[in-house]
Amino acid sequence: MTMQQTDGAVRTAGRPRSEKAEKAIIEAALDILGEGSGVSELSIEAIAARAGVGKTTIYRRWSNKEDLVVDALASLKPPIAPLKGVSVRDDLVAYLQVVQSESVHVRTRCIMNIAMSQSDKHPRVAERFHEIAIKPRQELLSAVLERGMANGELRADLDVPMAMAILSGTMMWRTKWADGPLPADLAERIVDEVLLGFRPR
Amino acid sequence: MTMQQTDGAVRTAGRPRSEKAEKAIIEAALDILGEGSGVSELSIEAIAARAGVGKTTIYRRWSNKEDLVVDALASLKPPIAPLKGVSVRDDLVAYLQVVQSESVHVRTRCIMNIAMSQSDKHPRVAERFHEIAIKPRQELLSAVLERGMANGELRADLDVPMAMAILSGTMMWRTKWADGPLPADLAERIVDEVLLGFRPR
Amino acid sequence: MTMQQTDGAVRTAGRPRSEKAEKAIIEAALDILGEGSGVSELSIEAIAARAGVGKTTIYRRWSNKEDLVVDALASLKPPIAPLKGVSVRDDLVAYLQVVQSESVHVRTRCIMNIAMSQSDKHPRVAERFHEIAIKPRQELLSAVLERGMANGELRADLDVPMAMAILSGTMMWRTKWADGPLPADLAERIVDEVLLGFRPR
Amino acid sequence: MTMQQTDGAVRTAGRPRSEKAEKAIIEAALDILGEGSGVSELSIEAIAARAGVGKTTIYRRWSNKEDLVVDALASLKPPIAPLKGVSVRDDLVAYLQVVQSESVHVRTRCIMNIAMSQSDKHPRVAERFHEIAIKPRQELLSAVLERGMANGELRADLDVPMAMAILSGTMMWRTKWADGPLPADLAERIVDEVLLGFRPR
DNA sequence: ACATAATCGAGACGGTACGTCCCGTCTTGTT
DNA sequence: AACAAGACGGGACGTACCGTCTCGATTATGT
Repeated sequence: MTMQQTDGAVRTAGRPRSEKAEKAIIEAALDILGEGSGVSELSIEAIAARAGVGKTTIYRRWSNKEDLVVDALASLKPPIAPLKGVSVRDDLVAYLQVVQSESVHVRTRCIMNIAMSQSDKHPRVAERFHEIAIKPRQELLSAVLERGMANGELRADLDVPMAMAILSGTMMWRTKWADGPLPADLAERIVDEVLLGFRPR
Repeated sequence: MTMQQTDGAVRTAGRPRSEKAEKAIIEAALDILGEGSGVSELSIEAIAARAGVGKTTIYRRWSNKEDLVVDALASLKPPIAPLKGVSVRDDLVAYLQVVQSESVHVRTRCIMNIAMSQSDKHPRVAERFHEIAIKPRQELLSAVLERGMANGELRADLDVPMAMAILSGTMMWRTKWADGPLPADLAERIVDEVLLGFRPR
Repeated sequence: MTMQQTDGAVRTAGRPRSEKAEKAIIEAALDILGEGSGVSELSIEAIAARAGVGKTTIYRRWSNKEDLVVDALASLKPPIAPLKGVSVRDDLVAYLQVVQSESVHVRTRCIMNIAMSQSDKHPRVAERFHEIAIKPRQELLSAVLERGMANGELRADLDVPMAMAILSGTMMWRTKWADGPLPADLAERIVDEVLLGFRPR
Repeated sequence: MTMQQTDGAVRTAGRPRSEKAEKAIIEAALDILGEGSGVSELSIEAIAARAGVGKTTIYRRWSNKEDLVVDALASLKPPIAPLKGVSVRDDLVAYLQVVQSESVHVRTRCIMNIAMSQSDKHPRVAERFHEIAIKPRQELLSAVLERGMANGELRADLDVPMAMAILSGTMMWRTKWADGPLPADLAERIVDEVLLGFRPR
């Protein structure tokens, strides 16, 4: 946890911190990030203004932007992909479709950008992002792949981390560096192409 | 072209602009970017100081940071991967090894970060980056794949853009989101895994 | 008043402006003016540096140099000539001696220069200067002259404004355009010469 | 002389300097000074632009602003007061009237301001000004006073420098620090008042 | 009920960088 | 060689935010 006050402790005297202000701050930060700013563009002054809050109220809680961004990201309920279907192929298609559709939403894209670009400069932010946005998805994906290996839909000797990188990386590459408009059935085509190498021979 | 003065033709009156200053500016900008700054951290004042140049001399040429960064990126001779070997598999491995090794160099990483993260806010920068850093490599890769399709090493019906996305995306994903240390033979393993699906059946 | 914030009344929200900073700014401005600069040479940046203050702190109070100079001049307590002696002649001599001795001090000379030279370009500065530096002295002088007219030391029909101009103008002219070194008893000589025309016949 | 090229010398090779340019520069400088600028506000760039001349052409002739201003002032034909009348009183009145009427012209006022205010910072300018603008007038005035002393209109023991300071200083003071509108017969009134002390008893 | 005390919004503080303007110097090609 | 044009390194301008620091006002707890 990055907050500075221990939560579960003795109720100290004085006016308690306003939860409302806190939420407004987080929300304002996400709003601004969602408008395309990087961590550096994200200005405390702008957050304070948008949240209708004094700058002190922010600095009292987070000593730097990183910590605030970390908490803001954490508050983003990872709207994990829904439950799975029947065949591995269909699950993979569904998964990639979710990933693709998310990449349309501004907020998601910006979070993604932050995670990718600020990993050197703000490693804690990147780490936190990985934890909340990458890991759960990877676990989901990994479960699907292992189910396939178990039931014979996929090769038993499949290199799972590699397979996940192939699927996720391909989708990211296509959506990032697309030359033209993306095909409507992009997810299906990726899965079908990739599965050619994943299926038992 | 982003420079403000037309290059060809008329030899305008007055002292001509100094090429030396121009190079110093570009070099200083790349230096600073290479130290880990994003486009936003990149300060004109710092560039001017490092280049030993007045701010005017910068603003005379580029009216904003974006344009300067675009030209700076363009000046980075993409040290395109060297010539190819004999088999498609070895060429792909060699190509991915170059990509992987580049990702270690700070300057390249930063350029990469800029390209990826600033694509929303600074679309022209991203576009220029694509042109100088992505496209030539993709053409190289595409040539290798088509050679393979022609000589029977690869399936004749291979979806080339998809295949390129698989190779490049996988490498990027692995180097970006590596859980642990990267295997020494990463490039080989990616190629071998992927080729299983690319070879004729 | 030239300050931008209303002084009286309402105790606005937020941290109040620092009187210390204000004094430091005024003092720094006077220092620099005293070193021989005109209003134009007076740089806000230099004032800020010397006062140990941010430029904002200056601009928050005065929107331009003129206003600042006006307030700086106003802060110069005109160390009005001390009380008067017995005879009109001695009072006039004492008065002119003070004027002459002041003209040696750098600060006074510079203030004087500003007042005289900038009257066209910076009329408000000149006006303010007149109010704080000229008027009180003129009132003092006028009182002495009227005392003399009342008690018979001076002609009863003396043109007082004219008499004041004669005394002050002569002193200024002599100190400004002196051909050689000023006589030690300059004030006495002026008074004695001038009084020849001022005394009753 | 402040010009950098010896005038009476050998005709050196190359294109001769343009007299037209020179006149245009002087004229432009006087124009700008006449608009109310001090020596410091007077910018070479502005002069060059107004004169339709390259900055080099100015710097080739004068190495600094002072020198240029000196020559510009020198070019002002001191339109010395016209010949004298019959009585000393009438001559003095006529003289002061000229002085007063000149003080209305912008150019004269500005020259005056420069001379008065820049004497500390630009002593050569002040000296030159004294030579061309003060001295000839003072000599005129001094001649009138001495004529009066010779023919009995004035006291034989009159302190001439003091008398001149009284006349000139009074006029300057009145025109500079006038409280209200100047009386139409200002010159006459000054002379009449002052002469009360100058005449033989 | 009332002092104590941590919080709140507001906004001033010393700074840094911005992009503009002009300085006085220095190159150009032309006259 | 002198000319106009204009680029050069530099310095100050006034603005916008930075992150820190007071302010008076508010809101809870612990007598």
